[in-house]
This record gives sequence, structure tokens and C-alpha cells, in this order.
Amino acid sequence: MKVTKQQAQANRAHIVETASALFRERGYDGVGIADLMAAAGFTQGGFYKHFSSKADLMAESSACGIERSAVLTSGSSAEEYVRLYLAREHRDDRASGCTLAALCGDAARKEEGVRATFAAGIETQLAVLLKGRTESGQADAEAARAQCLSNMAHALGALVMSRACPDDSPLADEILAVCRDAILGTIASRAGVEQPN
Amino acid sequence: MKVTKQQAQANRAHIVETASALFRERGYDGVGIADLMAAAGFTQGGFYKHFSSKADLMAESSACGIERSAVLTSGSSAEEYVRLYLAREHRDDRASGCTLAALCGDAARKEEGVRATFAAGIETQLAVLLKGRTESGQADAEAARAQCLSNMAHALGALVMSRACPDDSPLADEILAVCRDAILGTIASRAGVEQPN
DNA sequence: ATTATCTATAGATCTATAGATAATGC
DNA sequence: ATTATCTATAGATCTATAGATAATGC
Repeated sequence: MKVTKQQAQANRAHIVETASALFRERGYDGVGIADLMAAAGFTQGGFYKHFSSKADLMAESSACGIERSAVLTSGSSAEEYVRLYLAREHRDDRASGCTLAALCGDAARKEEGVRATFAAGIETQLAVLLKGRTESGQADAEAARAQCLSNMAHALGALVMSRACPDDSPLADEILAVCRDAILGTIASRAGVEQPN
Repeated sequence: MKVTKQQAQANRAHIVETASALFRERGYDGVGIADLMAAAGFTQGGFYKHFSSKADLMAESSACGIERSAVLTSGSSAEEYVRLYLAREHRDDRASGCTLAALCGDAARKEEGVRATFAAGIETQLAVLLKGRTESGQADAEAARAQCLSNMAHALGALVMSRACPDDSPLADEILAVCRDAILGTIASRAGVEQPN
């Protein structure tokens, strides 16, 4: 029954990734330890050799999911990012979509450890969005940070509002469309102002 | 033990309001029937003479909470609304704050009935925001609707992101501040364009 | 007679632990 | 000898129902 240390580490990582997807899909309270371990191919009893508690796993799997999408999107332009983020495909696929959007409502009610992970994740995603930009002055750098943070909140709000609507609701699509255009507008107006410099 | 029909109706309404606040504070899955009924001053057994199921109450209490804030905010200007919505006081008081923001993440995973309530609530709130405005043409009316919907998503996103951060986190305050300024900017620029007409 | 509320409980969860098993690792 | 995983279960939930109680409503 015992496996090699290397295999045990791989099993642990697999449990974290399975949890990341399941939590995004059903919420922290919608996934039991037995559910999760079965989905990962194990029985529930083994869980506590890997994690000290469910809250411990909530923080670790959320950090993993946020890190994963930061890496995935680090090559995209701001415009591409917005278009993909506010697409129907993303809205309808919570399990592999944005962790911040899928779980921020749940995280707000969980212990400090989970929320610290979220704050760190927001900073990680913000760093990705700011990566291509090279503002010269202090004031410009602050303005760039403010604009990216505002755009993140705008896109996240659109996604969670759209998901709260019934399936195939026109309103759900309208929300994505109007916010996509509004955010793309802020990106375009910035390009218009800065490129001439 | 029995009470008058009038009293029973009042008791029912009181349970709905208690549920509305508790759900906003702890989420749908964070409030049990026994919890709720005790908070309202009853025992759990009486619940099912008033409601057919917990899901039934989730939809009704959410509709009640959304309706309540629509009425409350119907006298405010767009600017006042944004300032109150993105204030620390609102962020830190989920129980009496925006129902859409407090529960949209939960609602996304609940049955169609709850989500239909949310879509209707978004339209209700949108109607309040558009009330003072009298656009002449079809195109202007559509643009006004798009802008209000976009601003709603932006503000809601800022609130839920801020709430997902640890208590007293600088990032949580920063999110509120940058989004408040960004949204106020869209309102001011509209005023600048339209007032000269 | 009807019924709003109460007490009590059935049946199904869920987190976490205890102890057994069978493989690794020294 | 150690330990990753398994089976089994304790103890605490939670939704919903059954039946008793004591008041209203006709």
C-alpha cells in the first residue's frame, strides 16, 4: 500500500490540482474530503497524511490555481486577456477558469489564511498585467497599477454577475459584452495617449 | 401555540428578513434552518409551514434583499451611489449591504430559480440607476443601459475583490479607491458630454 | 376543525481520527 | 522501522418529516 516518496509527492500534487478544479466548480463548501479524494483516485482516509485540514488545502489549492493562470496568461496582450476573460467559454467553464472569480465570494467568509492567499494572488495577477509596461515616473507607475487593478475588478465583476444569471440568459451575455467593450475602451484610450510619446 | 393569520404573516416576513441578512453575512450554505429560525425567535420545526424548502427561501429572501436596496438607493445620484457602494463601511457590513455582491458567487452554483431572481434583481437595480435619465434616441438609451450595467459590474467586482482580502489589508482599501475613482470618471465624462446639449 | 408552532427524530451528510495493511527505506 | 494508503467509525452537523400542543377561526 505504501508508495515511493516521489510517488507520494506526485499524489499530493494531483490532489491539490483536483481540489483546485472542484473547488472552482462547486465552491469550498460544495466539495467534501471523500468526494475530492475519490475524484483524485484515493479514499478519504489518506487525506490527512498530506494536509493538516481542509482549510489548509483550500489555501494551497487556491494559490496553485491562481499561479497557474498567471503563468498561462503571461504571454497575452491586455486586449487578448480581456477578450478571453470575458468570453462565454470562460464563463461556462468554471473548473478551469479564473480562481479569483470562482472563489472570491467564498474566500471572503473563510479564515485569514485563505484571504491572504487571495490578496497575494491579486498582486500576482497584477504583476503579470503590468509586466509589459515600462512607465518612467513614479506617478505614471502608480497610475498604471491603478488602471490594471480597476480593470481586473471590472472584468471579475462582469464574470461573476454573468455567472449568477440563468443559463442562456440574454442578460448574462449582455453583461460580458458591455463590460468587454468598456474595458477595451480604457485600454485603447491609454494606447492612444501613450504611443505618441 | 397557534397565532393569528396576521401574526403568522408577520412572522413569515420576519423570517425572510432575518434570512436575507444571515445569508448575506455567511452565504447560503453557512446558515442552517435551525440557526435561522433561532435567530428569528422560533424553533426549526415551524419552518416548513412557511416555505416548501430552503431553496425556496433562498430565492425569496434574495429577491427581498435586492428589492430593499433598490428602494433605499432610488433617491441617490449616480455619484452618491458609487461613493456609498465603494465605502469601507459597506464592505465591512455584508449583512445589510448589497445582496447581489454578497451572494452572486453562491447563486451561480444554485438552481435556476435562485439565478432567475438574481437576473431580475440586476434589472431592478439597473432600472433605478437609469431612472433619472431621459435619453432621446434609441441609440442613446442603449448606450445609457450599457454604461450603467458596466458600472454595476465594475463596482460589484471591486466590492467582492476587496472583501476577499484580509481584514485591514492595504490592498482591500486600494481596490475600493481606484475603482471608485475610475467609475466616477466615467460618470463625470458623461456629464461633460451631455450637459452642453 | 384547523393550523402555527413545538419537540423529537430519521436519514444523509461532513470533518477528522483510529487502527490495519502492505509497501518502501534504511 | 517507517509510512502512504485503506477501511471503519466517532461525533457533529444539516434538511426535512412526524406527531403533539395549544391557540385561532368558523
